[in-house]
Amino acid sequence: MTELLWGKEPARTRGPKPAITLTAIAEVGIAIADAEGLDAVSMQRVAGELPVTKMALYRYVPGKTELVAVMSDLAMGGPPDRPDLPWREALRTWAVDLYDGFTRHPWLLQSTIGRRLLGPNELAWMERGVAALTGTGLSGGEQLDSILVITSHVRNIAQQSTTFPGHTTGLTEEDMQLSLAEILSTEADRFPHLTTAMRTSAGSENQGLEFGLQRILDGLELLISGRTD
Amino acid sequence: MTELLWGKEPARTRGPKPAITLTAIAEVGIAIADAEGLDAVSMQRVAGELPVTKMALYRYVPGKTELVAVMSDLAMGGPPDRPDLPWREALRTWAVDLYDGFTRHPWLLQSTIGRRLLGPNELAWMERGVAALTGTGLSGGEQLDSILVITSHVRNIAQQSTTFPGHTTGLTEEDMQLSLAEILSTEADRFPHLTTAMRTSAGSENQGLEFGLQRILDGLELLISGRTD
DNA sequence: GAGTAACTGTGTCTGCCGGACACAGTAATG
DNA sequence: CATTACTGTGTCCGGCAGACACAGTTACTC
Repeated sequence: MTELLWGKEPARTRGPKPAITLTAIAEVGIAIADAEGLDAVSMQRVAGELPVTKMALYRYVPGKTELVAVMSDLAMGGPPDRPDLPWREALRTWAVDLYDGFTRHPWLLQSTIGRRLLGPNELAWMERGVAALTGTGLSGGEQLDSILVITSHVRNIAQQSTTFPGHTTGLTEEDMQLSLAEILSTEADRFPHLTTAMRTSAGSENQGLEFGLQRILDGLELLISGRTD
Repeated sequence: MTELLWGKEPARTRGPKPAITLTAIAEVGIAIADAEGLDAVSMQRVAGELPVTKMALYRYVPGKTELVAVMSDLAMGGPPDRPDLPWREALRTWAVDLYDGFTRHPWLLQSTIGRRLLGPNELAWMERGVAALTGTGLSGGEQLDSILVITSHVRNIAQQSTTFPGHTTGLTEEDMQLSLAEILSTEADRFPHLTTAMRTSAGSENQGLEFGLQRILDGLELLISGRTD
């Protein structure tokens, strides 16, 4: 598995040439996931778009889990190169880059949760994240925790702002808002603070990413400036 | 669907008495999910632990999606009562309570993502969250964004710290750490900052919740104190 | 060159899953 | 008593991941 993700080929010897490649498989999977959601990716479906049957895929990949892992690391790609910046700006652009990645492939939000083996690209993202924080006086653990907080935030915003192809219950953002509004109107007394908060926030939306990001960066700045004193 | 979650019964008239109840179904589902993970919850399995066949469940619930929604809101429960506290302490205990909820039913992390209809308990949690922030001078939108950031953080920490029954690839935390350590040892030059960060963070773990929480609260405090001036 | 070993792709089969649908039984209403 | 509305059941479908035996292909070894 680690070998799959890190691209160690087992050095072919005899036997027929493979008809396809792992990367080709992963790319097909990515295309399907992009277009129709992660749930549309089945071994059948992937094989159907390759000159090969379903079972042949198992020659390249131990199981679906591993396929999705390979797809994920490939789709994620590495973090884009950015000029050196002070830690705060560096971390902010890092977060925005990450957000862009998730909006490009929304299914990554599903496929990269929980305990899993990390691929080279995912590690490269982490590398750039902690790199931004070296020299701030934060300990290694604090650096890791910091980028973790930011990652959580970015993921969550991406989740709620991007519209998923397939998979979801077919609810539009409108449906949700509508149902929520209806509930809050009939049960306003049970949720007074929520009701007024919702009402006064009606128009302004979509700056959730920046809001949370600035709060977190502010918090980090406080810690860092206290640390370097 | 909204009716299901909000417990509006359709006022029975004729026909046989139902053999079971929606809540009973949900409770069975919760028990299974707690013990073996959300993926172990199938209509078959749930019906198997009730005096009823699989198809009978569809008399109580339109489909599996809705069953999981009902299970989720029920398992989540309402937020515990807490004494009134200044906003920062109130928000912190709110976050910790939320964290406890997620560790009690880890599968909630899976079942409560993305666009979905909100149940009474989920709204009650939000209510308590924004309630903590009223009177801080934050706008409604800011209040909502604030509790969203905290929720993301809590969820993410819960995700990585709790061990899931079933479902996941069967990786233990050790497996991950081990594989990571191995990779970083062979490819240390590709991830220099990450490597040193990992090395220096070796022993100390598990305060990820508090770390991020304090940073976020610090950030909010900065905003709030600037706002009330 | 012949034989063999290692490899690739295929077809078939099993056991799950969610759900559609027709049907029989049951309880309240007229 | 007949009708009507409801509940639970059995059967069936398509789709899924994957196990496994098998046939074809290629390179190495004698």
